[in-house]
Amino acid sequence: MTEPSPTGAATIDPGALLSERFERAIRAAFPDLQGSVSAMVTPSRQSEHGDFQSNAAMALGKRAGMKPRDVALKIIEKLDLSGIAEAPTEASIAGPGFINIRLKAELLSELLGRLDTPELGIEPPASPRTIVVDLCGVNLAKQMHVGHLRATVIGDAIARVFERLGWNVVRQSHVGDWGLPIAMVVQKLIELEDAGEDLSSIGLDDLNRIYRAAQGECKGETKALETIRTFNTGPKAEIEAELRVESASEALDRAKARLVSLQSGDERTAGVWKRIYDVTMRACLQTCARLHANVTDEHSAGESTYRGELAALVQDLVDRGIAEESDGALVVRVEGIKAPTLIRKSDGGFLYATTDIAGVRRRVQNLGGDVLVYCVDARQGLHFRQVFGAARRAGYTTKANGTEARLAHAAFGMVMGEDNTPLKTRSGENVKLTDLLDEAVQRAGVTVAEKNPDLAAEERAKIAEAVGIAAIKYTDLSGERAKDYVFSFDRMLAFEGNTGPYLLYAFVRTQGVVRKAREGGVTGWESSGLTIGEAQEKALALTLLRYPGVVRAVGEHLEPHRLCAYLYDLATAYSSFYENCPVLRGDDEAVRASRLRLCDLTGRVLSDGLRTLGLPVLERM
RNA sequence: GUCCCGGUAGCUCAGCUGGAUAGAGCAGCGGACUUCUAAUCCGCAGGUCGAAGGUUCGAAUCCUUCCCGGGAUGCCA
Repeated sequence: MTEPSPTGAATIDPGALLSERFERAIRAAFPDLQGSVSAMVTPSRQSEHGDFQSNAAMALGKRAGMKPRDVALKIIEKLDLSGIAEAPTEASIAGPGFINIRLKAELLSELLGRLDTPELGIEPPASPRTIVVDLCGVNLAKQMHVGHLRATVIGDAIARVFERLGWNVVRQSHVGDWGLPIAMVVQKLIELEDAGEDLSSIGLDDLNRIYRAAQGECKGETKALETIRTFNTGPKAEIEAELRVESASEALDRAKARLVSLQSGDERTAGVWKRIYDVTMRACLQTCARLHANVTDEHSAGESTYRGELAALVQDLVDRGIAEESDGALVVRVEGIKAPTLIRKSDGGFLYATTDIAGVRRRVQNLGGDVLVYCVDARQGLHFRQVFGAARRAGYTTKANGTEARLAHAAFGMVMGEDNTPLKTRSGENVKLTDLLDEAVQRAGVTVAEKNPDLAAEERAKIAEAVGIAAIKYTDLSGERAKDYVFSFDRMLAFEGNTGPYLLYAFVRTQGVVRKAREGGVTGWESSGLTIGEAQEKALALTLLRYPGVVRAVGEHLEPHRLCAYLYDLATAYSSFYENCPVLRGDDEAVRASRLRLCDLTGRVLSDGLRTLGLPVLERM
């Protein structure tokens, strides 16, 4: 596919080509310079200055003991840009010593041709490494709610980016399927069954209700009782409150007993637990599928799957002197963190840090993770610093081959309501994810009907579904990960600006042109030459060439919003091109063929990028 | 108290390893549709980048201190 080229390079990144030439020129101009030299080549912000610029002269000025402009002059004397750009002159030097570069149209054509492959410039590595991505993390007997949205959407996007980069990707959904809260629900269900209820038709909504009821029952109202005593509200209130506390402690005792039978594998208990598990997971995985998130049964790694290894793990830490006793509990101290990491309670029970440390060990040593990413709420920041530190102290972050795994908490901010407080329903409950999706799809449907009234109902529904899901996901992905954002249907479903629908529309427009060309019998353009003439064509070409670098950067920084920003740039560059550069309406056959290729290539990059983020793509809308 | 994360235009947000006059969208104003889908494009207006010091040829970006907002802080997960 790659033909021998005048530049003799395999890259498609003009910046890399320029860097190479600049570094060579700097070495030649300053042969006595010690240490490394950096070409400091970046794309120009303002196109009036050029396409690229080198800022090396300013940095070198001091080291060479010269004025930066003189340094720049010496560099361009030695600078050979043949085949890449117009020869630099004194006029290329601007300001304190910027060297401005304008690329040759032929170079852009050549590089675009090299981008125009099925891989779109992203070559798989010779020996792929393994990344384990923690995502989703639902809890038994609970619906997916906004809290799971980001963990699922961002986690899946990060996983997809690494798949795209050719890594081995292992998704792990750390399902909250163990411990006292679950035992409470099991206990309640068993009580209901004993009372003659039929549990076979129970759904997740029922479980959710029972979960809340069980929580309420076991919670007790010790706080209320204290208040009553403090304010001396009266003996009657006090007695009632005492009774409630008492019954709560009885309910709690029953739940604790149930936890014991759950842990010891009692048959009936295990059966009820399994039913809760199946009902929850069926519903949640359905929601994941609707979200276009690749989270399935095989990715579920519940807390329960660690239950057999925690005692031995803790013993291992004790034996090696890593864990120490403190007030009856066991802790691991991590350098740089004041708060010790609690791994066993004074009553002998394990904590979530214990399970997570076991998780690190499994992910590194059994699953072979070179990189572990945890896509979890930012509030867990301290927890993960502790877990990572403890696991590292214990040597659990070292692979069998001796390499050290990289551990990262890809923390994300909260989803806020219009009132700038965490998003809740009017009654103060978590918003169910399915309700959120339903409303987005319903609203999208209204707009689709408005914009494109001729569509058949079935197709309209399909489009509305994709647009609604894309709107929600794109909003979640497009902001900086660590920041909170305000959830607004109106803003995310707007069809202008940096939104999912705008990107889908841009792709649809690329497909419209190509389809129309095929229908009109225009052929042969796929292998025609690419000519970059108009400013909009050049801007589009430069944007297209950035794609592989952007995907790599997203992987390095674990920041999907960079890809969003890029795709938005690409969509606007294409829209501008689309308005200003007629494709099928033009009469020059070569220009038409070249522009068709640009449309097609843009469409493929857009579609590849959208899929890499986990967004649905439409042919029409 | 300690630690973590934020603070950029009226609103919602970008700003890559420090680089030229800090960029988008919305809202406001003014233009462009017998369409390659106007779900779009072009233009105008709008900012002491929370504050003050410091480093640097050059700071929204790095360092220090402070202010404001959010969060986390040993036996829940």
